[in-house]
Amino acid sequence: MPSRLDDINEQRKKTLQRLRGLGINPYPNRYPQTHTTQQAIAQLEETEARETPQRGKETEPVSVAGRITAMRKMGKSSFLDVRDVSGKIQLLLQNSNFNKDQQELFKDLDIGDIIGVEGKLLRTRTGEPTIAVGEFTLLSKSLQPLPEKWHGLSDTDKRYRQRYVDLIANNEVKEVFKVRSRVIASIRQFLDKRGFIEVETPVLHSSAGGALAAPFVTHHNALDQDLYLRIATELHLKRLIVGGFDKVYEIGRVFRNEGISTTHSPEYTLLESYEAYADYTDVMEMQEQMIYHICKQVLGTAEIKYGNNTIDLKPPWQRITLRDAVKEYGGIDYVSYPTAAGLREKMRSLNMEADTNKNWAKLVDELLKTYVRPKLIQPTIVFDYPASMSPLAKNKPGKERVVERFQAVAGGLEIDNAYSELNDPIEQRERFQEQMKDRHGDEEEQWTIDEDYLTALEYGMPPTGGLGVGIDRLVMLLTNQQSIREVILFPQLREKP
RNA sequence: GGGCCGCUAGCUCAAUUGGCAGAGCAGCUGACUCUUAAUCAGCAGGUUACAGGUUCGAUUCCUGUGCGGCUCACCA
Repeated sequence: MPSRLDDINEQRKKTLQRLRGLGINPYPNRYPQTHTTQQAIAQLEETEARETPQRGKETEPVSVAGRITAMRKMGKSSFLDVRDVSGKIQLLLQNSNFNKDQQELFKDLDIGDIIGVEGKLLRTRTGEPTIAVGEFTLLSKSLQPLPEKWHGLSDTDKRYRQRYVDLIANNEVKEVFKVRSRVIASIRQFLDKRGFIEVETPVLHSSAGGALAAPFVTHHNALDQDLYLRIATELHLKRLIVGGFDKVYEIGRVFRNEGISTTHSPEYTLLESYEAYADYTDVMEMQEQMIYHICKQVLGTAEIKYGNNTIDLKPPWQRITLRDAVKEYGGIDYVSYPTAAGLREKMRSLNMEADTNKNWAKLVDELLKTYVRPKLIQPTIVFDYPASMSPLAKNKPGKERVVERFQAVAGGLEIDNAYSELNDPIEQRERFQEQMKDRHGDEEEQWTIDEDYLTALEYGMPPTGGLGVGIDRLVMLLTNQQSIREVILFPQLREKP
C-alpha cells in the first residue's frame, strides 16, 4: 500500500487513468465562477440579514472554485474545505444528490485537487457557512500530497524553494504578500496624487552609480560591452529632473552583489523619488506623510506591532541630528575626533569594535548602525550627516562639513534615506574623485565616474530633494517580519546539487 | 568568507548512556447522513542529508562535504 512519495504519485496517476477511462477530463479549460469563497459567505450573511435569520435558510445557488484542503467523510455525506485566494468555505456533498458517475468521481477526489462546485448556501448545525453542493467538476488533479494540515510547512528551505507549497499550506504567508501588493499600490496612489510622474530607467548600466555597492556584471554580445545591473536609480532620475520632469519616481528592482542577511537581499525593490525646488526638510515631511498614509490605508491603523514593540507611525516623527544621536546612544561626539585614528582610538577606549581598515566615514557609519539604529524603535528621522559619508548630498549652508541628509529609522530598521541633491557640477566631480581614491585592487576596475551625469549637471539641475525607500524593509515593518526573505516571494538561495 | 546550530517517513516531530528507528497528520482497506485538527478498526510506509572513521554494534561519538537558519564581516 502506498505511503512513500513515489507510491502516492503512482497511485494518483492511476486515478488519472481511471478518470480518463470514465470520459472525465481531469484538466478542463475553464470554469465559470460566480463568487469567491468570501463573496459567497458575504451573500449568505446578506440574505440572513434581509430575511428573518433562520437556521438552514437557503439562498440562490453560487458557483465557486478552489483547492480541496480537507475532507471529512462521514458515510453518505462528506464535508470538504475549499480554499481560494480570498479564503476558505466548507462544502457539503451528499451521495444521494449525485448520479453514479459523480459518486465514482467523488471517490477519486483527493486533498489538493482543484474543483469547481455549484450549490446553495446554508449554515450547518454548528453555524458554519456551507455550500450544499449540487454539482461539482474536477478542474485539476493533484499528484502531490499536501503538507500536514495543522502545522503546515515549516522547513524554511522548502518554503522558499517551493513557495507555491508554502502559499498553499500557510495562509498567513499569502497575507504578507497581499499587504506587499497593497503597499506598492498605495505608494503609487500617494505620489501620483501629489503630481509625481512614474518613470522607468535602464536596469543595464554602463557605469554602476548612485550607491557604493558592488554590482553584478553582465555582457551585451552585439555591442561587445560589459554592463552592470543597476545598484540604484538615482543618477538617471536626476537626469530627468535636469530634463524638466519636476517630480519623478521609480519603483524598481536594484541589484547589489553583497552579502545576504535578514535585512539584505541581492535583489530588492527600491522606491526613489525626486522633487525639484524642494530640499530635505520638504522630503522629511513628505515621507512621513507617505508612510503614515500607506499604513493607514493598508492596515487601517498607524499603530503597528513589530517584534515586542508597538510603533506609532503618526507624524510628526521624532527628529535628531546624527551627531546628537551618536552622542546620546554611542557616547561619542564624533566632531571632537576628526581623524580616523583619533575616532578609532576613542571607540576602542569604550570597548567598541573599530576596524583598522575603516576610514572616518565608515567608523561613523559603524557607530550609527551598531549603537544608534537598533535603539530607534519609534519612527525617528536622523539628519545632518558628515559630507564624507554622502557624496551626492548637498552641503548645509554655513556648515562646511555637514550635508543635508537624513535617514528614517523605525523598529531598528533603516526605512529610507534622503537628501538635498548636490547640483553643483564642479563640486560633484570633486566628490566623485574623492570617492575613487578609496578604491583599490579588484574593485577599482568596476568603478568609473559617470561623465554623462556630470554633463547633465552642467546643463543645470534645479535644487532638488530626493528620497529612497527600501520597499522590502517597509513591508517587513508593516507585516511584522524579521527576515527580508519573508517578504520576497522567491528569495535567492544557493542552487541545490 | 568566519563562528554557532540544524538536517530522521510526503508533512510536523520523537528515539534514555552508543543497543530492534516511533507517533500524529497525509496515504491505503473498511464502518459512519451536520463534520470542522471528525471519529472508530485495520494496513502500509525509512539509504536517519551525503562520504568516510571509531566500535561487537552509530540517528546518537569523530572528520569531511552539501544545503538551510542565526550571527559576524561586506553592503557610503
